Amino acid sequence: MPELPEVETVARGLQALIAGRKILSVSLGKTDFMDNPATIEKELPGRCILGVERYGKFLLLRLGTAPEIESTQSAEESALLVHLGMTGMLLPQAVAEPPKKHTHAAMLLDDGRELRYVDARRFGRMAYLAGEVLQKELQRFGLDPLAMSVEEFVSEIHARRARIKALLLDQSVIRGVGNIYADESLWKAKVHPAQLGVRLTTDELHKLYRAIQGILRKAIVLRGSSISDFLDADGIPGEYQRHHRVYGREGKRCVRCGAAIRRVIVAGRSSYYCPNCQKAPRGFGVKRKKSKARSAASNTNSGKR
DNA sequence: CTCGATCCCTGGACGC
DNA sequence: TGCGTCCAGGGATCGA
Repeated sequence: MPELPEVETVARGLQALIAGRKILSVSLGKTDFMDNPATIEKELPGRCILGVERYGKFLLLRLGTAPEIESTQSAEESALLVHLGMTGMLLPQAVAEPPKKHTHAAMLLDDGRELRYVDARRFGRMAYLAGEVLQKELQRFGLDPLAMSVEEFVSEIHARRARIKALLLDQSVIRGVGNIYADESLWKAKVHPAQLGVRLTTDELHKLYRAIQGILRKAIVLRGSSISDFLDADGIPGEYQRHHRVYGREGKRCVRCGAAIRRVIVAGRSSYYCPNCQKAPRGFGVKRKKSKARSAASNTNSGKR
């Protein structure tokens, strides 16, 4: 599941592998995850890939008209935005190599390779954007977690009344953090996912800030987490999943205190946390609006909840 | 503003 | 071996 470290890994790989290449032609498969497939088919051929950047969880393929330097100011800025969703992969492959199943876009490059977008679930997104439309789209997103200052982070979180987990996942607040790194960061900072952002102390937020940056940086060094089928641009899985402390570890021991890791739904997402290290806010765990009739029935197996 | 619910989609895990 | 069912989850959207 590509989040910031995975997308950063892919961006770096692609930068090394395809920057400077020219797109000769494009062929598309299923297009229901693309904003504007006809525009993609029309605009990409003949364009040069100036560079590949990460923007939040997006890959940004900067496009130019000339193979060398952007010269005329008349050429407006343009880019292909690619979101990998859950299962997306962007792989430069030899044309002779048989395409993987679920290959939905193939861009023929001027060195004889094809840049292929593969995405089984099509939870990703692809869009060709230019000029003001591109700027507007990028402005929708919040702070870059690796570039933000601690003051920016604190004021952003303190301004919101939502739960901290929801805020970390909200791309308009912070761009790039997803479910895995949110949970890992909250555990490291000893903050409960259901805690309200506005209720967190400055000290807690400083800890959380450091946790987010430390974990993301380490995950980037380890080329991200490969949970299901994430592969980077070189087709290599990441290593960070071996360092997960809470994510996917329901029922296992907290490596810090030995308590059993729990899973609850916060902000509509599975949230893994240590009930001992991460103290729940007042009122958490109070049943919302169910009658007591089902407490016996739901108490079936041991670790599950 | 914030919430939960719903939908999108397919593969993998699991039960029988 | 092969069903059926559930679940994963980022993000858009809608109603409360």
